[in-house]
Amino acid sequence: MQNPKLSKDEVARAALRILDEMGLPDLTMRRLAADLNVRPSALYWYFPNKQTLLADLADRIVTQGRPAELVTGWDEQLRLVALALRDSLLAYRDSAEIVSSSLALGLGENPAHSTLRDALDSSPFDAEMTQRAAATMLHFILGHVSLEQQRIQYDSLGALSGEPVMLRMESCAGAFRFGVDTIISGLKQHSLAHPTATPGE
Amino acid sequence: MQNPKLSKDEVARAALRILDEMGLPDLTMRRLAADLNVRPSALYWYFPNKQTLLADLADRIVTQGRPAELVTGWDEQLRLVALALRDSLLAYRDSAEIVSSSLALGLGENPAHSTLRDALDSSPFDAEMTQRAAATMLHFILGHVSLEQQRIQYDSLGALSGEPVMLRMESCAGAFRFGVDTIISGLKQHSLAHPTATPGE
DNA sequence: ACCTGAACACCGTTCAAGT
DNA sequence: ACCTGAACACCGTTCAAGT
Repeated sequence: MQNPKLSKDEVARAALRILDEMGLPDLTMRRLAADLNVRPSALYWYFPNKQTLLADLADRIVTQGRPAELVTGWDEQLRLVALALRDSLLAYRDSAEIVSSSLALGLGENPAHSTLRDALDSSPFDAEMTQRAAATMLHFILGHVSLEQQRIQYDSLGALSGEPVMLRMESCAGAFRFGVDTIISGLKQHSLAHPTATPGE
Repeated sequence: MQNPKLSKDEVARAALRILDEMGLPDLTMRRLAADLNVRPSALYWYFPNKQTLLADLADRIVTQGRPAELVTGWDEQLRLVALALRDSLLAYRDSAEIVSSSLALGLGENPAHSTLRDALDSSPFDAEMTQRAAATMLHFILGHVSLEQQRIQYDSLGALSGEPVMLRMESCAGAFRFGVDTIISGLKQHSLAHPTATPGE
């Protein structure tokens, strides 16, 4: 009565709700079905398997959230996109793990990578270096947030961490900026060493 | 008769064998027990749970393998350690995922992080920056190898990838060196910007 | 087209009981 | 001390059958 018809979108949104409230270990097909007042097998009409569902969630997570402010200068743009990406990821529990595992399927054409590559549009790098620069940044971001989220859930499990939670949050943000700035700084050096930008005729 | 007594070490080695031959999804407690000619519940005498077993494997994976050559200069040393760490990880299937998920438990005192930090011993960075530099490099390494391994198993699943496998392997190694060099280059800039090395009284 | 019912082939973990 | 037997509370996925 209250669910005359389901939809792919509804299924995905319900999954995101579970993810937000309980985390990835509790996001099972059976639990998702129960939340939608439906039998587990019904979900397989909308998604061929759980992996595909998770890939869909990964897309929504990185797409959702306000896009990074537009500025001039590839270095500052890359920095903003990286920070925005972290914010998007931190909006959902275990998102970094989900995005990571979905990366292998969409070989290179995933939204997270694209956003980073686009930020390098005005850079002096050629296509391959842009690709590698985006990959380097993406790997750092996912690695960092992945660990950050594992620690968050470890803390929330009642285990008393060494330092207070608010302090830790700031030190995480600081460590993240450090990594982003280090990579950008390294990329700048590269651009000075190999000036590919049409050297006058 | 052939297994009068089991040992923690034997269990771990058998687990590594499964990991090497079948990958993480096939490394179940039940399968591991079967390989050791023992009932699943017997494993819980040696490891309190699967998570602990995986943490033990993570330690062995990064510890195993020849240590990086010793050279002078923190930059070159860091580079060698990073490359050696990737080699160690590539020796076992899905190792990056295992090491990543074990990172949160041993909060900061894991061998992978330590090796990277030690490489920065002769650097001009203070303790906190050394910590962050090591973390930045570690996140990149795990992110990169994690994705690399996902693609390897995706390829081996029969799916024909765009480019030939040998070419891909080289491009992976190239992308990895690019990331490592970029981060080291960025760290060097930092050391120039903040010269903390006792500025002559 | 969309969903149920029922099954298949698994999991990790616990714990009394054996030796 | 070390292991078995048997259970508990789950998984993802398939597929004939209903409507």
